[in-house]
Amino acid sequence: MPRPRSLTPDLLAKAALAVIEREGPDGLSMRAVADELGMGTMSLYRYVQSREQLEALVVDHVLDPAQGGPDLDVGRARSWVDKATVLAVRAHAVATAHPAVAPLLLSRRHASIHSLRWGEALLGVLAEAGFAGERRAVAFRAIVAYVFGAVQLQQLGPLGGKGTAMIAALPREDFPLLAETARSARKIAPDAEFLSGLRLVLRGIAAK
Amino acid sequence: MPRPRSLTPDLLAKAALAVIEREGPDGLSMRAVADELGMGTMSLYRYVQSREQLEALVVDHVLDPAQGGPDLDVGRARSWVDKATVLAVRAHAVATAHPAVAPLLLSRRHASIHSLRWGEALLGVLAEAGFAGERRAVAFRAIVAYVFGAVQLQQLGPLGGKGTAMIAALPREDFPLLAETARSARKIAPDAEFLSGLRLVLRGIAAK
DNA sequence: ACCTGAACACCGTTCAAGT
DNA sequence: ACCTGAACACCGTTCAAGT
Repeated sequence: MPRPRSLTPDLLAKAALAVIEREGPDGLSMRAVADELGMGTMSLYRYVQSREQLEALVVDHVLDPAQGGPDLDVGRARSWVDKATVLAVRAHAVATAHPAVAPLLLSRRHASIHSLRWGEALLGVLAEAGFAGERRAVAFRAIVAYVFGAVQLQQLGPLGGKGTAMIAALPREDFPLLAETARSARKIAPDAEFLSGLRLVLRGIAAK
Repeated sequence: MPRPRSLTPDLLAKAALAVIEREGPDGLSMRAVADELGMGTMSLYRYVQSREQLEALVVDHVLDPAQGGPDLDVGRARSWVDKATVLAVRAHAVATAHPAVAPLLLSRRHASIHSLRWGEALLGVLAEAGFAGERRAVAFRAIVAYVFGAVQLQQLGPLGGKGTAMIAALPREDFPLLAETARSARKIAPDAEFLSGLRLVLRGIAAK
């Protein structure tokens, strides 16, 4: 009789997520996840072929609409700009909600089925709006680049992280504008800033 | 008599760069760089406090205008849009020229003085164009997010990397638009795509 | 069938020692 | 002053063995 598997991909992802949220992004290791589950390290390899695959599991879990990931239904939005905004904001919200997972999100989102579904949904919005061929491809990639560039910026950015101390310590006379911008940016909430930037990008795409 | 130091930061950066270009981004290690230089591993710690600092040295070297990094002089461009385009394209070109260094560029650019100078230059262009306060901060960050998001996308993107196989293997009926876009995107050169997207972003910022 | 400890080939970094 | 080997506390992963 085969013994039943004691783990599901979902349980594995949850354990890895717990490690990341407790120890930070660098705290993730096969050994740490195994400890979290009370198993030997090598037992994980029953469920996952490599650390890379475990990371993909985490990303997939976080992006799962059934687990708090971005819902792809934009039914209520009227214009295509509103619909695209909803999708972009939801993707951004996921990264903001799990800052410690963001690095993984940036490096492994392409391996997640939910990320692909999100992309397909965004392309659907653009297609419905009449974009096709190369124009649609460029618009799509511009939005995606902005969304994930913004997530990345937020990781270092004036508010969250490592950039702050650096910029605050700038010799004011060498970088007057950067210093002033850092002060300006500190007054605006990251979500509002993301939305404002997104509006600019979408406006550029909408403009004839 | 103090023995003369046998290394400069520049030589160190060059050795690390050589390792990265030869072995790929993951091949970088203190031991590998020491080998490259024919020294003991620990000798590197005479010049650098940590691996992180060595990575910063590499980024700084790659972004140094005197070493092929992005020139900040936009004298010939006429409109602010043209000037911003020149700066953005040059930053993108550096990442494209050293694809193996791009991950480092993305994660450590904030620690580089040349990156700060580039930012200050871009802010100067926006300031000259009449942008101020919050509006300037948002425009600035939108451009930066797009530029580095695009670099990141190019790392995985339909052309370069790991994304390709994945997208090519997509079940066509589940992701018709993604599949079609991948085909569309394959026909357009990455540099042209970057430029087209950048134009959209800048157009959105310029629009009243 | 499922789980595991020992072992291998790596890391970055501390420390005490060599010249 | 400059350089270094040994050692420590980690990694991911292979393999042969336990139940």
